[in-house]
Amino acid sequence: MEQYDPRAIESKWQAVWDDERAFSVPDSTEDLASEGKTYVLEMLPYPSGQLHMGHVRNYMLGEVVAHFRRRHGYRVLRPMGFDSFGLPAENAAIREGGHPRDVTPRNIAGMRRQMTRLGWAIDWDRTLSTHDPEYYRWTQWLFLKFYEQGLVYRKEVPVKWCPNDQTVLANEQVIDGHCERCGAEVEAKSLEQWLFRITAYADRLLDEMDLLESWPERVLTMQRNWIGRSQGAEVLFRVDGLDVDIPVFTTRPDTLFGATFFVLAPEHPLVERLVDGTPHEREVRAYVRRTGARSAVERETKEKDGVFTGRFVVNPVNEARIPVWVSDYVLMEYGTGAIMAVPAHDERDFAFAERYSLAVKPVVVPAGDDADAEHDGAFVAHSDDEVVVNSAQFSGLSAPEAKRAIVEWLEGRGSARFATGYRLRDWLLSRQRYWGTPIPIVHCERCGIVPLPEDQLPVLLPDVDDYLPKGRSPLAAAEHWVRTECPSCGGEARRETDTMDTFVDSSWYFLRYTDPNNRAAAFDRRIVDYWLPVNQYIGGVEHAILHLLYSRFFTKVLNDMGMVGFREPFARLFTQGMVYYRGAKMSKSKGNVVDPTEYVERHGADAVRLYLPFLGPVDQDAEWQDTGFDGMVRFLRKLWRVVIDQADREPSDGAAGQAPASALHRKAHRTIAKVTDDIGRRFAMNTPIASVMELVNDLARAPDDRSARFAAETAVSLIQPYAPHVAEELWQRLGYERLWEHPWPKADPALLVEERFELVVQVNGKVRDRIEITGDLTEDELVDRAKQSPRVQAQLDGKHVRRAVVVPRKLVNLVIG
RNA sequence: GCCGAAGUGGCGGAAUUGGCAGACGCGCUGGACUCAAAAUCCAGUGCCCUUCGGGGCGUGUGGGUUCGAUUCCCACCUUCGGCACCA
Repeated sequence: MEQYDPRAIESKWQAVWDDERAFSVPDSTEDLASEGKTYVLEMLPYPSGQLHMGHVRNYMLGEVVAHFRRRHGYRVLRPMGFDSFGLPAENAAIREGGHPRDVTPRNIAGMRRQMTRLGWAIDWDRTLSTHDPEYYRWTQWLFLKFYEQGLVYRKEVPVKWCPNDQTVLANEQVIDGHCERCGAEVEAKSLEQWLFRITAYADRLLDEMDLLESWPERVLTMQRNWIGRSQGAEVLFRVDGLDVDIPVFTTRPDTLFGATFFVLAPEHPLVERLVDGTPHEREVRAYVRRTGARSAVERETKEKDGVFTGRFVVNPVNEARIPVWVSDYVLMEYGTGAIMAVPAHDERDFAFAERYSLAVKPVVVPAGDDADAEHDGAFVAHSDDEVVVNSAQFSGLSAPEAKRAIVEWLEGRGSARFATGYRLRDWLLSRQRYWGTPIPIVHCERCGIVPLPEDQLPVLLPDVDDYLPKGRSPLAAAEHWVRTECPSCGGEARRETDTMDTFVDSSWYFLRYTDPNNRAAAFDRRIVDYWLPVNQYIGGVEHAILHLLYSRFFTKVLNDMGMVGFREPFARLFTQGMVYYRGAKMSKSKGNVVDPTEYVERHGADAVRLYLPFLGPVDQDAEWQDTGFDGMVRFLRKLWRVVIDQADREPSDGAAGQAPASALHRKAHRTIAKVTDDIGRRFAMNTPIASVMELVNDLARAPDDRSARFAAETAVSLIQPYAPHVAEELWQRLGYERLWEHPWPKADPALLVEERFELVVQVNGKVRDRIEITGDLTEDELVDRAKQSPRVQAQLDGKHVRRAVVVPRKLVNLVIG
C-alpha cells in the first residue's frame, strides 16, 4: 500500500487552494445579502519573524471555525495581517540588529511563508500591514476625525516613562509599576502628550457590554474593574480665611460627619496658593519636590507621609474646621485630587491619622451596635448593614439612606452634588519612538497646533538611519522633514515628531479588512456594515483590557460619527490560554520558543495542526510537550491506511445502513453529532479529534463492515478542519472532490442510540452488575431484570428492596436495607 | 487584601442536564510479524487485597444535600490569573 507522504500531499493541495483562491471572498459590494456571512478573526500578530506554537494554537481555533462555517454554507471572511508598526515591531528589528524598514518586510514575508506552509485557510487577497502608507494614511485620517470631534487633545500630564524603551506608556501598559513589554521599572514624569478622550465613553463602554453576545465573563470583569465606575458625590469644602472652595470626590458621603482632616495631592494646583507667604511654605514646597522625585513604585509602597499646610477647611455638614495636609497617598489623577479624610472608616486615612496623631471619629456602626459602643479611635471595617451615628439629624439612618439624605441636604445648600468617579484615565497615545504612525499635526508659532488637511495625507515616516530610542522622538533628527509650512497661514512650522501607540493601529484594522483596497476612504460603510460585527474574535487573554477596550472605543466613536452602523466590533470573543514551555510563557523574548517549522518539515503541517488543539481545552493554559506529538503522526498514518483500504471498495451512497444499521454505522452518526456539537456549540476543539480517533479505531477493527466505507468517509470529512491536506487527498481517492466546500455531514437522530445497551445495575448506589439489554423495556421490566442478576441476588441476600430508581436506557439503582 | 479560574492515573486530558470515573493520546508491560531493527498489529495498564469468583478504596482536604456527587451547598488548603493608596 502507498505510504502516507505529507510533504507531497500538502504542497499539492496548497497549490490547488492558492490557484482557486479557495478561501477568498469577493471584494465587490454587489450581492451582499445580510444573511449567511461569518467573519472569523484572530488578533493580528506583530512580525516577530518567527511563528511559535502559541500562534499555531491560536490560529487553529479560527481555522476550525472557518472551515466548519464554510461547510455549513456561510460566506466566510477570514483575513490576516501584521501589526507591523510600533514598539513591538521596532524592538524586533533592534533585536535583529537591523533597520525596521528592512527587517519588518522580511519578517512579514517569513511569517507569511510559515502560515502558508501550515495551510491556513486565509483570504490572502485582503492582507494588510499597519506600517504600509496605504494603511496608516487612514490611521492618520481617523486621528484627524477624532481631533475634530474633540476626542484628541494635547496636554502636559503626569506620565509613566519607561527608561528602557525610552518612551511614555499608557496606563494600561504599566503592570505593577513595570513596563508591560520589557519589565523595566516605570518612572514618573510630567510631559506634553497627546491623549484620546476615552473617559468620555466610560459609561458606554460599561453599559453597552449588554450588546455583546458572548464574551468570557473574566474579560468583562477585567474591563469593568479597569473602568472602575463608582457612584458618590462631589462635596465642596471652603478654605477658612480664603475665598476658595475645594471639591472632593467621595463614595461615602454618609461618613461626612467623621471627616477629621483634609488632604491634597502634591500636584494639586491649589497647594501653592494655600501656603504662599505662610510659615509653612518652605516645608510644603520641599515635600512637593521630594514626592515629585519618587518613582511610581516608591510612591505606592512607602509608608504614608505628608505635611500640614497651616490651613483649615470648613466641613459643610457641621462647620467643623479641619486641618489641610498635603500627601502623595492622594492621587491627582483620580477624583478631584483632594479628599476628605475619615480615619474611622478608611484604612488609608486611619494609617495617616495614626502617624500624625490626628483625631478619629466613628460615625457609622454595624446595625445593632450601641451608638457609642466604644470603637473609640479605631478603624471599623465596612459592613453591609451599617447605621449612621454622631451625625446630627441623620443619626439613626442606615448608611445607604444617609448617603442620599446628606447629599440632597447639601445640594440644597449648594455645596454638594451626586457624582460618578472612574478609575479609567484618558488614553495616552503619543510615543517618543521612531517606528510608528506619524501624528498628522504641525506646530505653528502663529497658529499653534494645526491639524493637517486630509489631502496632505499620508504624512510619510521620514527615513532616519539612527532610529534607536533616545528619550525624544528620533523623528526630530530629520530636520528637513520637521520643517514645513503651516497649512493655515503658510508660515514656517514644525511637524509633530511623536508617533502613535501601536494600539491605535490595531483599533480599526478589523474594519479595513472588509474593504482593504479602498483608496478613497478608510472603508465603505455598506461593506463594513455587512461584515461587522465580527462573529468570532479569537485572541490571547493578555489583551483583555488594552486592545479590546481601545477597539470598542474606536467603534463607538465611529458609530457616533455615522461611519459604521454598529456599536460593538466583536460579538463573540474567545480568549485562549497561553502556551508554556519549561515553566514560562512561550515567547521570543523569553527565548523558549518551539518553532513549528521544524515539526512541519519532519512530519507535516497536518500533524502540527492536530496536536495543538489536542493538547487540551483551548481556553486554558497548556504546556508544550514533545512526547505526545508522535501520537498525531501515528493517527494520521492509521487514518491513511484504513481509508485507502476502503477506497478500493464500492462508493457509499451515504445510506449504507439499510436496517438494521451496524454498530459501526451508528458510531459514525454519533461521531458526527458529537463533533458538530463540540465545534459548533461548545467551542471544544480537543474532543472532536478524540471522537474521530475512536471512529477510526472502530473502523480499523471492522474493515469488512458493510458501513465501513461510510465510516471512512465520515472520518475524513470530520477531520477536515483540522487536517485539511490529508483529508482532501483521501477524499479525492474516495472518488470525490472539493471537500473544503462540501456540506458538513448530518447525523441521523434515529441512529444516535445504540440498539442494544448495557444496563448498569446499582445496589445502594454502588455498581454491582451490567446487563446487556436489547429493545425497549418498561421500567418495571428493567427492574425485574436487575433483580434477576445473580450478582445482585448475592447482594440482596434476602433483604427487602425498598425502592428502585430507574434512568431509562442507562441505570437501575436498587435501594435495600 | 479583594475578585476570578483551576486542582481527576506515571503524564496531557475526558466525563455536556446529578446517573458506568479515567474516553482519546502519551508512556509503560507482554505478545505477533522480522535474520534484526523500524513501522505496524494484538492484549494489558487507577491503587490495594484476592481462594481469580470477586472484594475494598479512589476525582485537593473536611463536612453536608441526595437512592446516587468529579458535577450542587458550606468551610478549608494549594496553584495560577486579574485588580490593588481609585477616596
